[in-house]
Amino acid sequence: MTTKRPTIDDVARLSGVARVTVSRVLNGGPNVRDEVRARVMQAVETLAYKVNPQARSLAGGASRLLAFVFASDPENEPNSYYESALELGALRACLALGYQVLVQNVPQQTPDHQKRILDLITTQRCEGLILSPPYSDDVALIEAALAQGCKVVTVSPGGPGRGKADGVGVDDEAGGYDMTRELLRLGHRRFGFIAGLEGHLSADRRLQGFRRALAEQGLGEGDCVVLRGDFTFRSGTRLAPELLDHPLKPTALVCANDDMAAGVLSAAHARGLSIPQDLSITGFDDAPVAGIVWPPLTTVHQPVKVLGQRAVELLVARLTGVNVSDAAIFDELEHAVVTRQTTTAPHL
Amino acid sequence: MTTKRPTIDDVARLSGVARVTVSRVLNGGPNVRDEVRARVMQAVETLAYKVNPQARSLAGGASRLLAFVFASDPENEPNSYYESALELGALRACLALGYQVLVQNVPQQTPDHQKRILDLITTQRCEGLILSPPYSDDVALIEAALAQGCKVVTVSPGGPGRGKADGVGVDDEAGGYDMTRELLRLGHRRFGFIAGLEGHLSADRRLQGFRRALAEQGLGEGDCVVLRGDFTFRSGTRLAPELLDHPLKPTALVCANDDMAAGVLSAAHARGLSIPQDLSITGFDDAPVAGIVWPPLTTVHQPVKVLGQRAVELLVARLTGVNVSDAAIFDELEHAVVTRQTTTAPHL
DNA sequence: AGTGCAATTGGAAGCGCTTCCATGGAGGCG
DNA sequence: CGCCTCCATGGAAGCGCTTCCAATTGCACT
Repeated sequence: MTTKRPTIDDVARLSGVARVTVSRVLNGGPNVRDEVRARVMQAVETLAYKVNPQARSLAGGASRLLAFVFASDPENEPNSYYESALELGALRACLALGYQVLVQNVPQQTPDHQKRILDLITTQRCEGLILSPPYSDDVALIEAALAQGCKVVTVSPGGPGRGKADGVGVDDEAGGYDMTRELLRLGHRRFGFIAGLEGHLSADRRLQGFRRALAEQGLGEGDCVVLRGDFTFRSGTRLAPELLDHPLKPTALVCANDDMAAGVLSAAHARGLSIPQDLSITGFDDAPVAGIVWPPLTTVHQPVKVLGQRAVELLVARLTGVNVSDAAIFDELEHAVVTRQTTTAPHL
Repeated sequence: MTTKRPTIDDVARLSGVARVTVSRVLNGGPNVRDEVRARVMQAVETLAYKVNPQARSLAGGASRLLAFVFASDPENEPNSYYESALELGALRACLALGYQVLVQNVPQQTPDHQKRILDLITTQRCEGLILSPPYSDDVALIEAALAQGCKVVTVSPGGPGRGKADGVGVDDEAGGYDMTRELLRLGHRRFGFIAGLEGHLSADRRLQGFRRALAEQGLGEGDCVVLRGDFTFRSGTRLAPELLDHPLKPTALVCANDDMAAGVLSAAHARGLSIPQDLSITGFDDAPVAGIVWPPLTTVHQPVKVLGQRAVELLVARLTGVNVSDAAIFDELEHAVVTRQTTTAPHL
């Protein structure tokens, strides 16, 4: 049996003040005597009173609801670490800040994906929107949301997305560069690169970093073969043969994320190659899979959970007016090359 | 600039009816003429009106909010397929049914975890609670939630949880049995088993099935060595040596989930074993990792996403009074042994 | 003593929706 | 033809909270 829950009026009655005063205390408002504040808190305590968030939203005109949109097709990759970790980070920050987040998966193939996302905002009354790649570079979407009065934060915007809205991410270009530098240092001169999906601009920046590192050594298009995957393990296994059989005979395969690198690794095993003796392989993200495959994968670490957390923090800062600067701010977090056991000097 | 959103009164005015009538149309209420219904829907359309869920909750006394509680420590395993997939399934069902779900991670180590979960319900006004293992067997928690008037559905309850509340799951005992039968058929007679965490009763049922299959062949405690892990990849690698160096010399290692099996596989590689020639390994769940490791893992498939989805459906059925039977119902879904490449006949 | 202002409190009016109850007309039946 | 019931609709009263504005008090300053 649910016994009726105490309301703000119960608290007001018990503490002998008016309802507004309780409201003020609850919301940390100014101009309340300490003695009164304590009395109210006491009443809240004894009644085990909790504000009704629905009523608060209705009256206050603020839903305290955020939406986090992902693009992956959940049918294929329910386990993508990248997205789970972003979500987890966001969830935590929300808990701490008293917000709620609606997680939505809108595959980019969906014909009306932009409408779907905007509808989500209106239907659920979301005040803020967090966009993960590739939506983080969908300028039209960002502007449409902004036009509705919904604040926006992008995660790993690749270029166009920046400046339109606040964002978080790592320096993907530098990550690709650093990883490639390491391979060059080991002596590799012929490379394969598995890029991510078209339109994922931040992932493409990893490729740009890769090319920059090559160029610094006087290497160019003729010294590498670049293919495009879709970030899944399966696309790694699918693309591996083409890379391995290429006349260039690459000695190192650089992948735009860990899942594809794991796929390449698996394909390499399948054709009897010894890793890393016969082939060096690198990933990006430092997802758990990097430690699970054999041998453990050399990769570029990025703090994905923190990315999700910071995204929420930036959004809430905008919503609460803590951050009122006109300029979009971009919060760039640290990345780091993590050397494990899929990289070594090429044998001659 | 956010232009003021249309309210139910705007719709009422435009369609020339009273507010209540619009409400009735929106909620599929009876006793509305088709002509009026059409007129209202037309107005809804032209105004692009969406109900305000906060107001609806406040007035209707129903929040349409569910809570999905997980126990894993997110610090370690942000990627656990099992939980991500449950969540995804739940999210989808909610979208379809017009509910919202709050996903919460409450590590079991948390001293006051029961209070935390119950607080979540009261604070957020959740009407329904979905409990994943091991909370699905926490009878005290289930009863406390029920006592608050919150409906409960358990995912993979192991025993005590059943009957207290509705539940979904597969027949874990049969899954363990089937997998073991397959190994026995291949000729294995000496086994290792890596069980899951204490208190995860549904995972323990896999062990019981394993034992039953052994017993059927006249094998017993002397023919197997059983260790307990914590479902993580790392615990698989940690426990593997003890199993492999055991005087019994097991030829097959059965694991209570895929991550631990992947860990065992990795440890086996590390000591130079050929899989499956030198050792057969099996998992449970059929998570993506089962297809990612090399060689791909033989395991027991369970439809995790569907589990999450069914859980929400059961919960909503209770909440909306579709299901009013006193008896708790348990929805048992199909499992299946998936033979990949980590199992073969033992060599002599 | 008079004026002004800040601090503290409360009254009242909704936020947008649903629920309860009343109303009026259409049909059923003896 | 009167009485009862059923259907379709509307009026009014809140759900529990916040926001706006008014009221009261105390106190510094002239």
